[in-house]
Amino acid sequence: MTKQKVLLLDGNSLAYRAFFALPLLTNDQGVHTNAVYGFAMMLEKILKEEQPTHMLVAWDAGKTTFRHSTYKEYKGGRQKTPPELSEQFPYLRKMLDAYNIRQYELESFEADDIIGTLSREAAADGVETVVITGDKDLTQLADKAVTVQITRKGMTDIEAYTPEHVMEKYGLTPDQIIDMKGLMGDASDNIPGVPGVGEKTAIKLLKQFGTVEGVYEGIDGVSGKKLKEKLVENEELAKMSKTLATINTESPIEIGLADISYPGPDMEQVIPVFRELNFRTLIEKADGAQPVTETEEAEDIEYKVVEQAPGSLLKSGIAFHVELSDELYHTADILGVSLSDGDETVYIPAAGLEGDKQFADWLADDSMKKLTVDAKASLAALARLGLEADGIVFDLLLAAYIVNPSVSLTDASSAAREFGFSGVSEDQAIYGKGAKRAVPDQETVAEHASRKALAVHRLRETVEGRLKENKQFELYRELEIPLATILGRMEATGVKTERGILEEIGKDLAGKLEAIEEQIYALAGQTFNINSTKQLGVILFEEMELPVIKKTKTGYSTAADVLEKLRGRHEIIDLILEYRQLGKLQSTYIEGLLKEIHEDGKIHTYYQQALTQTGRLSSTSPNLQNIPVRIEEGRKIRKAFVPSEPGWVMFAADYSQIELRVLAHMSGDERLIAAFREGADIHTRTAGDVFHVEAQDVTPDMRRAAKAVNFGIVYGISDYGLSQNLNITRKEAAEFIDRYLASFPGVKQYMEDSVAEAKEKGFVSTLMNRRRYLPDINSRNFNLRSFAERTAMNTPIQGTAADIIKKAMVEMDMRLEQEGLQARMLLQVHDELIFECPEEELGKLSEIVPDVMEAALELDVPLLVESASGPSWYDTK
DNA sequence: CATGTCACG
DNA sequence: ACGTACGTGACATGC
Repeated sequence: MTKQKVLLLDGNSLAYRAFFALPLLTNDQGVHTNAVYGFAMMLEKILKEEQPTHMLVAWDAGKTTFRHSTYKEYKGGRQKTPPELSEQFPYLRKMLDAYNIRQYELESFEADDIIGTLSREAAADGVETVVITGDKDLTQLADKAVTVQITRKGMTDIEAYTPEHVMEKYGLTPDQIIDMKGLMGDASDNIPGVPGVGEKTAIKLLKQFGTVEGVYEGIDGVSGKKLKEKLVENEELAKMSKTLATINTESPIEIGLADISYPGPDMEQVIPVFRELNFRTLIEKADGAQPVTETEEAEDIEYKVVEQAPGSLLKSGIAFHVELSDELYHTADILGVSLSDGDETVYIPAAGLEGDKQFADWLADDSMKKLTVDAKASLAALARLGLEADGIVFDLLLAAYIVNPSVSLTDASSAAREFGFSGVSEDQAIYGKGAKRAVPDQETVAEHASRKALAVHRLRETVEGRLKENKQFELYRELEIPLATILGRMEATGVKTERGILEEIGKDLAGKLEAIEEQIYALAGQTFNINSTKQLGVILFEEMELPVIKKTKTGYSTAADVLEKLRGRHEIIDLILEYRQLGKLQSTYIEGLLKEIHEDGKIHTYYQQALTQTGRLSSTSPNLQNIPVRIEEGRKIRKAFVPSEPGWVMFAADYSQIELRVLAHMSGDERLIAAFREGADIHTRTAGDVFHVEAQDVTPDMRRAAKAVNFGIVYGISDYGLSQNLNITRKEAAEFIDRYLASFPGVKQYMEDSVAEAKEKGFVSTLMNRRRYLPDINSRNFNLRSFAERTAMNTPIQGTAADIIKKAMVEMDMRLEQEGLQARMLLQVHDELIFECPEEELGKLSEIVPDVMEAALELDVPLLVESASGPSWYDTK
C-alpha cells in the first residue's frame, strides 16, 4: 500500500489570497475569475508536488460561529466580501467537485477548526499531513506529522512551517502561537489582546513564562512597572483572546480520513469548467495530462459466470444488480444477476435464477442488507419472476440524484462516474441504440453487469460520506430508498384501464373531429394540414390577413393564447381551438393510452425518481400525471381508469394549496400563516389584502387576479409573466406585485433571502435538505440570471411540497400494512394520491389517508387534505 | 432530432 | 435595455 498523505486546504483563506494577489480577470460572460484561477494554479502545483492520497477543502460556514458567543465583536469591522469575489465561490466549488476533491463546512465553525480536527486525527494515526492556507494563525497546528504551508505574495509561492521553522522564526513552539495571539491580539480578526503589547513583548514574555497562564502565575517576575500594570488590568482580555485564537481540534465534524480519499481529478469534468472560465493555459496543460478515467476504464476486473448464486455471496452487505435487455423493465427480458462483495464478483444468467431457492430466500430476507443501482427497476423486474426483495440499504442512482439532481443519470455508468468511478460502460455502448439495439454475447453482458455490482460495492462508503457531509443522508435513507420499493410496487400493480370506454370516447371524438375539419376547410377555401403550424400560419396570417400577435423563431405563433386573442375576428379561430383540443385527446389520450394497456388489462407507468430538478416524480410510458381534468370533455378519459377487482372502488386524496402553505411556513409571513390557520379562502383573502377591501366585497375578477398573483409568487414572480397570464399591462402587473409584497412582507423577505442564499452558497435547499445548484445565479447574462433567481424562489417551495408527499407515501405504505388493509396505492400526481380498495375499506381509508397525509410534516400552518371515492378515477371528485 | 403545442400539478 | 412566469411528457410536423 502506498504511503498516505493528507492535504487539508483552507478554502476561504486561499480564495481571499488569490483574489487580492491577482488582477481582476473575467471570462467572456463577464464573471470574475481571478480567485478561481489563482486557486487552480496553486492546486495544480501542490498536487504535482505532494501527490496526496487524501484531500479536503474546508469552508467557513455561516456568519456567526461559536467564537461569537465568547466575544460578539469577533471578526468585527471586517470589510464585506467584495461581490467580485462572492460570485466566484460557486465556480470554485464546481471546480473542486470536478477535481474529485471533497469539500466540507460545518455550521458555526470555521474552516480552521475543521482542518485542526482532521489534522489531529491524521497526526494521531501518524499520517503525514499538509495544511495549506493563507492565514498564519494555522501555524499553531504544526507538528511532527503536520506541516503548515502559507501562501506568500503570488499564489504558487509557498512557505512551509514545520515546528522547527516556527521556532526559527519566532523562537516559539507552534502551541505558543496561540499564547502570542492572546497577548498581542490580531487586528484582522478583531481579537483585542493586551493593549500596548506587540509581537516583540509577547515573544519575550512567552520565552520567560511559556504560556499566557504562566505569565499571570509569575506576574511578579514581569519586568517593567507599566507592562505589569497593563497585563494585570487586562487579564480577562488576554485569556479570552487566547481562547478566540485557539483552533478547535475537537469540532463535531461528521467526516474522517476515510471519507476524504482522493481518487485524482476527473479531467472530463475539469476541462469543461476550465473552458467555461476561459482558462486557456490550464486547459492546454490538462489536455496533455493522462486522464485518470482512461486508466480506470482499462482496469481489468475479476468475475466468474456461475449457474447458481454461491453461498459465499448470500450474505449481508452484498451489491446486486439485475441486468435487463431494455430500460423498459416491465417488459424487458431479464438477462441475469450480478453479485459482488468487493472481492468476489459473479454473474448468474437468468436460467439459473428460477429454481434457486437459496437466492430467493436471501433476496427476501430483510436482515440481508443489499446494495444496488436503481433498486426500483431491479425489484419490478424480479417481481415478474415471482421474486421479492427486501433489505435494500443503498442505491447508487438515488444517491447520485440526491447529491446533485442536475446530473443526467441515464444508467449505472453515469451514476458511478458522478463519484469518480469510470469502470462501468454505458448501457448504450453495450446494447447499441435505436434500430441497432441488440443483446450481445453472454460474456460481454456478464462483464458489464459484474462491473456494475462491483462499482456499487466500491462506491458505497464514499457516497454515503458525501450524503452525510451535506446532511442529506436522512433524506436519502429514510425517504428516497423506501420510496423506491413503494413506487416499484405501484408500477408493478398498475391501473386497470377499460379499453372499451376509451374506444367509445375515441369514436365520438373521431366524428366531431371530422365535422370540424370539414368546416375549417370550407372557411379556409382549401384543405391543408391543420396540425402543421407552418401551413396554418400561412392560412391565418397571409391568406386571411389576421394580425400577427407573436412570432416564434421559425415563423408565426399559433399557440392557444395567441388564437385566444384573435377570437371574434374570424369564426375559423374557435374551430381551430376546438380541433386542437379534441385532436390532443384523440392522439395522446385515446390512441396513446390504448397502446399502453398490457395483457393484464392494466397500464403500468414508470415513475422517474431521479430526474426532476425539484424532487418531484415524473411519470412516463405513459405519463399518468397529465391525464385531462380541467375541461369536462377530457376529464371523461378518467372514466376508463377503474378498480382491478370486483367490489372495489377508486379512492383519491389531494393536498389543498400545498405550495402556498409551504410558502407560508418557510417565509414565516404572519398574515399568510394566519389566513391558513383561520381556514380562509386564500385567494379571496389575498384579493382583500391586495385591493384593500373586506372579504365580502371581493369580486370574482379580483379573486381571479389574486389567484394569478399567488401562482406567480410560487413560481418566482415577474411583472412580465403576470401581465401575460392576466392579459394586463406590465405596469399594472408590477403594481399588483408591489401591493402583494407590501401586504405580505414576510414573503418579500423570503424571496430576497432565497436569492441571496443561492448567490452565496451556489444552491438552494428544501426543508428536508434536498438541494438544487444554480450555477447561473451570478451570471452577467440577464436571462440566465433572472431564470436562476426565479428558480431560487420556486425550488424550495415546489421541492418541499415534493418532500412532504413522498414522506406521506412512505408512511401510508407502512400504515396500510399495519392496519392489514387490502387497499393499494396506485398513482401519485404531485399533490394527490390515488388508491383502489374493497368497498368495505372505504370508511377506514377515508380516515387514515387524510390523517397520514396531513401529519406527514409538521408546519406552522395546517396541511389540509380532501378526499373522494367512486367507481372510476373520474368519480373521485 | 429539433420545434411547437398542449396535457397535468 | 434585457424579455420569462415553476416543474414535467407526448405527439405531430418537417428538416
